[in-house]
Amino acid sequence: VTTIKDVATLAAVSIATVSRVLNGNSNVSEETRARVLDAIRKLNYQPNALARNLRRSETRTITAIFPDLANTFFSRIIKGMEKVADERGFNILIGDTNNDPVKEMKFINLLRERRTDGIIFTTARVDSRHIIEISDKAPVVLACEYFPNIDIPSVGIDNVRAAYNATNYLIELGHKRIAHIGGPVNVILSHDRLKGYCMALEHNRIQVDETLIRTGTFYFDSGYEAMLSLLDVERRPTAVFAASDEMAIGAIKAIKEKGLRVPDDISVVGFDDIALAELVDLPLTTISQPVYKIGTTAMEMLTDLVAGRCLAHRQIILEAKLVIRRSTAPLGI
Amino acid sequence: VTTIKDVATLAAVSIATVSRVLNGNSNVSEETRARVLDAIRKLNYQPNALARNLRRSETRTITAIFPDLANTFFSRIIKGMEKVADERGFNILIGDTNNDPVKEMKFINLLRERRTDGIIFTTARVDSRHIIEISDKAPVVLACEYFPNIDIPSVGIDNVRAAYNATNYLIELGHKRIAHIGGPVNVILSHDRLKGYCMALEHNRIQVDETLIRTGTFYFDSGYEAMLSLLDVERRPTAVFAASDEMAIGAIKAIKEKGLRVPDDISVVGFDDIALAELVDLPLTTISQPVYKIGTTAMEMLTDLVAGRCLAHRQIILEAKLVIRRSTAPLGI
DNA sequence: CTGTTAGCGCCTTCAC
DNA sequence: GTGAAGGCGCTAACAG
Repeated sequence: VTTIKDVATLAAVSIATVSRVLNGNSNVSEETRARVLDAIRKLNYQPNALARNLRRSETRTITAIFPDLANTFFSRIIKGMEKVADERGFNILIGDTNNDPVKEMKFINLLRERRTDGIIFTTARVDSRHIIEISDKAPVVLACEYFPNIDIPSVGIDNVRAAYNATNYLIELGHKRIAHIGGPVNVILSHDRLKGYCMALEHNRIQVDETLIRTGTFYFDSGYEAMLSLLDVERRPTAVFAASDEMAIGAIKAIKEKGLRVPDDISVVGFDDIALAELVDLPLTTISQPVYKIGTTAMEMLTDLVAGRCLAHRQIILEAKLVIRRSTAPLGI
Repeated sequence: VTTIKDVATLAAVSIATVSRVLNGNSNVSEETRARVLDAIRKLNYQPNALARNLRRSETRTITAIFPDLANTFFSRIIKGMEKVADERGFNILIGDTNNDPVKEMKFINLLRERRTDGIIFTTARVDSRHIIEISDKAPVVLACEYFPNIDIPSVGIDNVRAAYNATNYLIELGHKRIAHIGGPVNVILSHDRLKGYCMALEHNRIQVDETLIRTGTFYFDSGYEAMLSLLDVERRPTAVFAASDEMAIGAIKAIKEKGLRVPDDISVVGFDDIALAELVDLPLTTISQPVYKIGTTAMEMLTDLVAGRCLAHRQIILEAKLVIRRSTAPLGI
């Protein structure tokens, strides 16, 4: 393999000069620069990133950690990250924790090994102490997640407000018995969405009914199961707000199986606006998250941090919007 | 930051000895080993991967290149890769080319920069010369794709056979006018699936009818469009075999919109068995690819290659199977 | 404008 | 069993 030395020899200059033209640095005469460039081309030389990284003590690599890549919601965020990473000369290391906090720890260690310049967590389920701790010492950004009252840079939406809007929309349609299928209890987003749901109810003088609240996993099956149990309630709900699209779709399946119709008998609202939400037989009314933008923003923040720049805004809230499709209808039409 | 030197000092040994215990190497007396281990713990020392990589001239990083991560088919392969990579001490660098051959080239360059130890392509659309060329000089594995008559290690299914089985199943159901919505022409898989389709027809003495063949992109919309045009054919088909589940689902939507029923009027078979295939209102009959296994196998092959081992089998064909759900029915029931 | 030099942190012969 | 020393390929002072 050819090294900087070979180039230097062929161009009859010192390796320092070669390094200079390589890095577009300082002053090199046009003439020598041309000679070096020529040698580089002739030798088909490519700098060794291993050596450069050691010397500069950087990796130009960002790690993005996801709870589950099979979830299309997350895979769409990657696109945004990729774009910015590409523009700024970074590569993306992917970590899929399979919802396992222990695996999360493994990825944090990449930082200590200096295998990565920074981490974006789209999952903050790990014992938060570890993330908080590491965020003092290394560039860390939270995407879609955050820790209340703790100043770790983050980007996401206002989940309370989005859930409020979704629930409020159902109320506007005339619904009063509105159920909620929430996410896992150890996830902050779940709390926020539940909170928004309750707030909307209360603001409209509707009593929050605990028997209409279920907890799921964000996955399809859990929405299906939760809905089944919700249909067994004495006075069944006329509307359901699910904390994820997958759960909403599972709920619809359960409703149909029981011989009821959506939205005629029961309205359903999801959350996330995954691609599937639109493709499904009954297009889903849902909260659309600006996933691509979350991805680009998170990567921008993190690479800024890596470059030692200060963040203008450490907590960025992006707009989510309610997308009305066909799974919701006015009460009793 | 603490380095090997600090450990050596604290343990009162040379850095060479520390390095030896770090690598479980050769002979170190039990006593000194204990002392070194103790120092490592006390200092919370973690070897610097940057330095180690340069010295060993390896990155312990594998790059996996996908045409589109938003496609759940691919995101499920990653899971398998992750597992093996984790077991064998590798990390995964992700590349999403967005179906852009130019971006593929960019990732190939990671090899020359020594930023990665090897590449798994799940997309071989790039001007194949480049992949063939690089495969001589560096560890490369093709997953789901391959180049006919060229000896690049690969793992996938027998697409001709799978398509044959899918089509043959429709024939067994009594269908004779069977349409095919194929993938992009520049993808080898598309040819194979078309070939299997034609073979099944011919073996059953059914004339291949060019007016029943369409080309899509593997994506939902293209299946929808193709089906629309297929429904305009004079004697419309009674069954459709689509080269991807997304296209099959798009086709079903088109069929329903035209007031026809699936499977009563038209049977539909997909390909891939993505998660959605089962969740959709009308669960899809499809060819199930062993995605997880493809992921683990590809990563096993590649890491073997990186370790300098020879591959027992350079072309691995895994079994795909026809999964019969509810989008297909006997003709004229 | 260009060259010399000193490492980055680690692994690995080669002596002892 | 252990230490000394060289060097992986590159960058960044520091001279000139």
